[in-house]
Amino acid sequence: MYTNKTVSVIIIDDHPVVLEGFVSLLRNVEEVSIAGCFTRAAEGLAFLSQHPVDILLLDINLPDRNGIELCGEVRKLYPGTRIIIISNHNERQMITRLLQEGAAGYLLKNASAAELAQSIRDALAGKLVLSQDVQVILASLPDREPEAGIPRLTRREKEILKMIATGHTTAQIAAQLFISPFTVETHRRNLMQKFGVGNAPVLIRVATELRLI
Amino acid sequence: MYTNKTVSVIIIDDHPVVLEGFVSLLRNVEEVSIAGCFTRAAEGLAFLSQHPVDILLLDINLPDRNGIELCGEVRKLYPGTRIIIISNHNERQMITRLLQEGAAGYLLKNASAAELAQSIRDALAGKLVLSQDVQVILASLPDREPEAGIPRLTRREKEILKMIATGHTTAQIAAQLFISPFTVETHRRNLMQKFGVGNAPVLIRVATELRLI
DNA sequence: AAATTTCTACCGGTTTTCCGGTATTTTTAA
DNA sequence: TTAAAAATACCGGAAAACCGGTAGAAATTT
Repeated sequence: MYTNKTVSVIIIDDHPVVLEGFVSLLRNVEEVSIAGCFTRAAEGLAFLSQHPVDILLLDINLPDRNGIELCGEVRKLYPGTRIIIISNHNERQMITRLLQEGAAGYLLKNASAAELAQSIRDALAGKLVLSQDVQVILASLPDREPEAGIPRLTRREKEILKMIATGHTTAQIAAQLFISPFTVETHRRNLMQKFGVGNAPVLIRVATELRLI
Repeated sequence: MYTNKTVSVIIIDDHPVVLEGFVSLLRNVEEVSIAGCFTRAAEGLAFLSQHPVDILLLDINLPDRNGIELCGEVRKLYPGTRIIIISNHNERQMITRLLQEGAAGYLLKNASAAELAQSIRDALAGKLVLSQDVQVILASLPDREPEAGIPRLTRREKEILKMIATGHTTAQIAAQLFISPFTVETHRRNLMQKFGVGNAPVLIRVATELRLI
């Protein structure tokens, strides 16, 4: 399949210097031709609608779109495009989430240059691509009950989570949302339970680290 | 040597792909010779102790050291080295803090390749280097009273901050540090005051966002 | 040596959170 | 149209946090 033909790759990452880095890295991989580099999801999508590409290197943190959603969307719109995630997030939850979303690989930005280059080559061969660190993470906890994943929060929970993070007390939240303080407390407890933490400060730290706030 | 005008540069950034990007970018700047690339603060410091360099491109988020402290330390140890910060943090506080710490420039990673290259050239000329976005940020709020900056925390405060962030209660912290709960509470209050926040969840969010935890 | 900062410690009182429950209504998905 | 999920609400009691103080000892800096 990939024998005779060069493989087209586009990269979406909001850091130009990272784009530059990948372009430089991929110069050493002859089969690859870089069809485009984009710092915004919208630009990348626009390009995709015009030109089919074989591989999409996708950063999760984009200025204009959530990388998780974007991954699923691209997957649906262009099933022929293999998506490889380039991310800083080394949380197991994030990785599995993206893979569920249809990503063909997950690389950490702190992977070595050699490793990244090799990963791209592996991707060309159709392999599932995971950088070393990622493999270690996935291998570590066999997905027991500890942290099942990034908790799925309801609309209300997200709302209340943000208000906690900005310093509102239960009473204040209740007043602002026109609901009973008891209700807020219930949500608060559910939040802590979902995150598997014991008090609000940890809840907020974890949520902040997961960029859920 | 060949020419006295060659300027030696080293780069410390925990993302190899970013290093690669800078190397690639700086290939176009003839006066520059890259003396080394490091993904850890310790490696960079080791190199510096052996070879004087003219410019240090320094990422704030390092695996083994806090970039802010590192900046100050390098500044003190090697006054001849100009330090240019390469960061993702676009908070005014962070920028001013680093500049106070002796940085000769502050660039955002999302700056364009052209802008980065030009910035390096400016740095060679001895200018204070700030990327476009950074200039806008600094120009925006003339440093009113709102948030003076990133609070300077004492050793004890950092320690307690981390323990709060990991779910320890005042009593637990006191027991672990062999000090009185009253003392812990005092530190806790001082922390909140320094950050200008009213409760622990916000404290932890802000500290997390500023990567102080 | 003097000044400043940091760390330490205490008190009383108020507010808020946390935990153990239970339980109905509304919305959403199968 | 049923399940299931989400949102709502309540209670009491214990634990923890927050506030406004004050203040001495120890370390650091000047």
